[in-house]
Amino acid sequence: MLSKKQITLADLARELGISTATVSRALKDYPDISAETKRRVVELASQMNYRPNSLAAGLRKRESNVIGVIIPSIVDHFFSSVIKGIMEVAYDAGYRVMLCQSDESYEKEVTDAQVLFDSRVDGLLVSIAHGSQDYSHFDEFLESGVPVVFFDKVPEQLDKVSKVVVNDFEGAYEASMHLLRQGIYPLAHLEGPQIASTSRQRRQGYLAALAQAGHTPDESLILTCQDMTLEEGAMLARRLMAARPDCQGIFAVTDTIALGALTALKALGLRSPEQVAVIGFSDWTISAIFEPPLSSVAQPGLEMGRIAAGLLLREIQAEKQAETFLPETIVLPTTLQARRSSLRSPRP
Amino acid sequence: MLSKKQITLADLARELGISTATVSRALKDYPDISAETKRRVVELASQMNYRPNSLAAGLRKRESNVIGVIIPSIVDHFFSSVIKGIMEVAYDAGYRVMLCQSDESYEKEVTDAQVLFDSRVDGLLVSIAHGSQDYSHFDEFLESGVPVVFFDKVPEQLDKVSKVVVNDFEGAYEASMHLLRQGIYPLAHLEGPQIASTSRQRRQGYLAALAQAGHTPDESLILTCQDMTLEEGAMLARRLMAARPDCQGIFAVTDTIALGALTALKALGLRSPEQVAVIGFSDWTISAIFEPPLSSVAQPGLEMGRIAAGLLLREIQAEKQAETFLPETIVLPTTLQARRSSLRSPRP
DNA sequence: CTGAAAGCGCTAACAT
DNA sequence: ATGTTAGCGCTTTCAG
Repeated sequence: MLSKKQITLADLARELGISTATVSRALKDYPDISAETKRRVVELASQMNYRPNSLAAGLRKRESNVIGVIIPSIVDHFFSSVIKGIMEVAYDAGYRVMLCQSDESYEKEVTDAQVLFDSRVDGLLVSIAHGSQDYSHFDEFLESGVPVVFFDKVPEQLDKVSKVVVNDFEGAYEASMHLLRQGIYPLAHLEGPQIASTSRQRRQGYLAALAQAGHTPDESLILTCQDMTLEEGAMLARRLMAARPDCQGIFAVTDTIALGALTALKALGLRSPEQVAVIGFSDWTISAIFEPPLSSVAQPGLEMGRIAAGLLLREIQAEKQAETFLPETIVLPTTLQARRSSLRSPRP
Repeated sequence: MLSKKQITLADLARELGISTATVSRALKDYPDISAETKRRVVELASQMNYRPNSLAAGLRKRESNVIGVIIPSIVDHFFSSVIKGIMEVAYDAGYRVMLCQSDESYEKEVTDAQVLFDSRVDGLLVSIAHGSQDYSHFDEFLESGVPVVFFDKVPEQLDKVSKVVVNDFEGAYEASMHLLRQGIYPLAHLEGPQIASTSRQRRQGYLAALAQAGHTPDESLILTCQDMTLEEGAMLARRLMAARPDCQGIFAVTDTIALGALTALKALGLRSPEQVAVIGFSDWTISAIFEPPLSSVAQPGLEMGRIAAGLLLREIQAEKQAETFLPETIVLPTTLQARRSSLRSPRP
């Protein structure tokens, strides 16, 4: 092993003929330590290239300064934005981030939670997997006072934890209304797997808009996605138009599905928005330059990450000061980006 | 603090009236421990919900079972694929992943390296930031025997470390040749910041293809991107066509730039590929359904992540067994996805 | 097959 | 202002 032994506090202490405690304090900029010793310590430390061992500090202080993140998927514009937001806030506050990808699998989510618990993370940020119905794998965190904040895909039943979500219902309602108001009907919905809270809320929003417009829901206008790929979007659009050639509009659960659908419509010789208007959810950068530019419900991913991380850090602080912290649910607004794919007439 | 005290080995030991050493061994499935004790320990552990403290184990064993990853950007299809690949391999091998985002900033990269070193990661995976010229912030890893593997954007000067890259030169050469062979000339290049190894290689590939086709490079055909956004791609395409209305083709450093350029060309009333053929680099899923479908050089992100992580884990093992490990450079092939945006005639 | 003891590197009482 | 002591929870000799 080439590994040079790491420099420790003891090494510095020996070299300077003082105690490790003093060295530790000098390095931490403690109040009552002489300016002179502080100087000598800091100087030697940088000269010997001393680097503190966070594992040791963590063990001793019973805190790791690490937060865990469990996310269904990382190759996804929205989720990666959230992660970016989380990391910005966490690093600024001196916390590191340990990332796990559940891949939409309940089992993986359970072992991820375990692994992160074993790593003694100071807090946990989770967006749950499609398949997760049971949340007992987060119990040990809550029982041992490790704050957990859920974001985006959250367990709606749990009410003793904080959550950060976007207003999926409202966004879906607005999107559907936007189409219905233009007289676009029959209006279909390509929905996501209904186990996900987000997909469920979006479906509800769609149904509420229909009701508001005086239409009764029609199951032949609601098709369900499984893997949420472009291909699936295209496939469902083809199936939809075969079954319901009279369909005039589609509200898709994500931009991926919407873009896949648009492509299929184009291939079928159907023009959007003239024959079938389409709107998605998430607002990828790319959607705006598609042909036709895709309308979409924008959700603030970066902000969600920042807010969720901020909330978690506050809860960690509260826990440290033995303060109580009431779980809160923060609902972020979505914004409708109406572009050509959903606009039959010049903008109302 | 609500935090229930965590169960420790000592708790189990006391409960069973045996020593912590035995408990530790039983849990780790050591050879010489009686089946009976093993059973009792395992049973009590699961009953009391014992969870090992990896911090403590790490401190003692002088290994954290964590690998650090520093990446310029996470909201990026290619990079997030790489991360996914890394995580798959790491978690399967029992390693956790601590992620840092340098945001293309040298300073952030330096502090990230420091933070990860302090966390005593067992190995480091890095794709360097645009601005990084100096690599001494990785010295402490190498000096203390912590393996470092660079991927994608690598320090070309360093030769004592392993690297995993795609064949940027070859990919760019193929892409350019593909256009030149169709008689597409003048051929422009929207290049990336030349500090990045990838951007440099792509430029070289473009230049080599020009030379091969008997053309002399022309600086008015090479425009440089800074922030690599859609808008920048569009802006540069406009500037290019204003300066060189005779330009017949564009090889863009990434799909973002290519798509931005395509959009601008469309707005200028220029048809692709008929008037200006375009090809990108990275092959996003979305590129294939763009109008026109964008040709691109596909690079295997997921595989790069898997390979880089695998290599790093092997080096970590080697280091543990005090074996020597020769740094290697793995070059992954790219594949040209020729679609309509670059095909003037039916496929040659 | 099991236990005792030492110690990984750091910090926090408690002294002085 | 600094030192002494005592762990944090775990693994690993070394004994038996």
